Amino acid sequence: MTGHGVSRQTLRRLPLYLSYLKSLSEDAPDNVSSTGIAEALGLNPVQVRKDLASVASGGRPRIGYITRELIEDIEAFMGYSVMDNAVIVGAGRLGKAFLSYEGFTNYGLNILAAFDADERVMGMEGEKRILPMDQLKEFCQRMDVRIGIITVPACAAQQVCDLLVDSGMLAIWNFAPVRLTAPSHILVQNENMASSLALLSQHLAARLYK
Amino acid sequence: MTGHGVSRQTLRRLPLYLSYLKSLSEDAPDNVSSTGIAEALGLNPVQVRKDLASVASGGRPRIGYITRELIEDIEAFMGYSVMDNAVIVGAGRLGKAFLSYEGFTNYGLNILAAFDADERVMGMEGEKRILPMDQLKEFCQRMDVRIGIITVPACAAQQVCDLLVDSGMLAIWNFAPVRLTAPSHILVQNENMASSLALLSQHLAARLYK
DNA sequence: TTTTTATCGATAATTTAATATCGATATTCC
DNA sequence: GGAATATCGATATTAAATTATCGATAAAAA
Repeated sequence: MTGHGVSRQTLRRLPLYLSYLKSLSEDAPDNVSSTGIAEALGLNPVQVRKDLASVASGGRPRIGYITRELIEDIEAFMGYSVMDNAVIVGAGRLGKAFLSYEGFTNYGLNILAAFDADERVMGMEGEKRILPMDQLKEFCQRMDVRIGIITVPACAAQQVCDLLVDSGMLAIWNFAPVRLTAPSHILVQNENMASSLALLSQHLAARLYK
Repeated sequence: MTGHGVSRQTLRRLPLYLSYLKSLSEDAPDNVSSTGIAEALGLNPVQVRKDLASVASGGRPRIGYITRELIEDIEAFMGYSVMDNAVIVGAGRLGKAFLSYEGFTNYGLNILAAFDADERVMGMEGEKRILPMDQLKEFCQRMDVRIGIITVPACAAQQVCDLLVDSGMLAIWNFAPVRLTAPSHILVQNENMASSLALLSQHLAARLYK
């Protein structure tokens, strides 16, 4: 369980529900059942009900949930109404891709700028600026940034992490393929591409060579 | 458990062990203990031993594991010696970033080319080519591609998925924020950025507003 | 040589997550 | 109005994953 009486796994599924609910067209019926959601997302209906019970105001027998209310409840719970400011460190390809990707704002993430050690990449990327590292701390404090996104090579990641912590971050989203260490009150979320790849290639090996 | 007597979670941790083991410097002792690994990666030592027991040839009391042998065992198990060919569909920012990212080859993934529906993006990205969609199927069959990476917008993802399945893919790595449906023998691995973000923002909300 | 210690591997206990079952209820159909 | 049905929510069960315990053992120390 996390602090809110919602399990980690449930929390991971909430965005799935949200995106499914939002994808329902305007002229769909304005209610939706746990069975329907489960079927669309490949989940177990009981699991869906349990997840929803912990964040939404409740469904009704024979009717299910009112789609609009359900969306509002999930969004309210996840705090998508509040925008969290974030910065990217590492303006390589991945960093730049994130910097100009609009989609994060749908999830309450407002990426303000990127920082990099390499002078040559300074400037604009789309609407947003790429700044030198020595401005990071002051920028984050001035703009009240609490989320740092790390897209530097593995060898530089821990150093960047330390700097981000020192600059006041409370959560760090790490795309470098290393495990970072940080004080316990900081959440370090490792986006583990290699782990996913392991599952993929294992599946492939099982398919092809057995 | 997966087909190989190794749990899904274990499989996800193996790349972590591998990258840690490889990060040990040349002049480090040539053995390593489960305790040491666990400490470095923030895991439980029993868990580490259990994971390793299922893929490696075994450690010795008081000594631990021989680092070099352990690396070999894990790599052998994960099949990193074999390169799997892959293509990207969607040559937007994320797609291009992947296309020119060298790091995937370390994990046995060989990205050959990208495909896109937009004529204007055709051409080269670094060493690799961006080709029109109508060449996808023929290319995949000719080059024996078995992994498809989807980096198109959500609305196009299912259509692309169907096309990839039809082109002979056995595993699909999906970065679009939708749940894809595919025949049961195809592995669809959803890289769920929104899920990770949910954890981040939840942590932040808990920190800031409680 | 004997004792101590770090370590593994096996088994047991615990925790967490997923699924099944079932009674209650609101709507629809007869 | 009464029966049938789809649905929820609660509770119970099962499964999976993690963590704890403990005996065995090989190296190091005494």
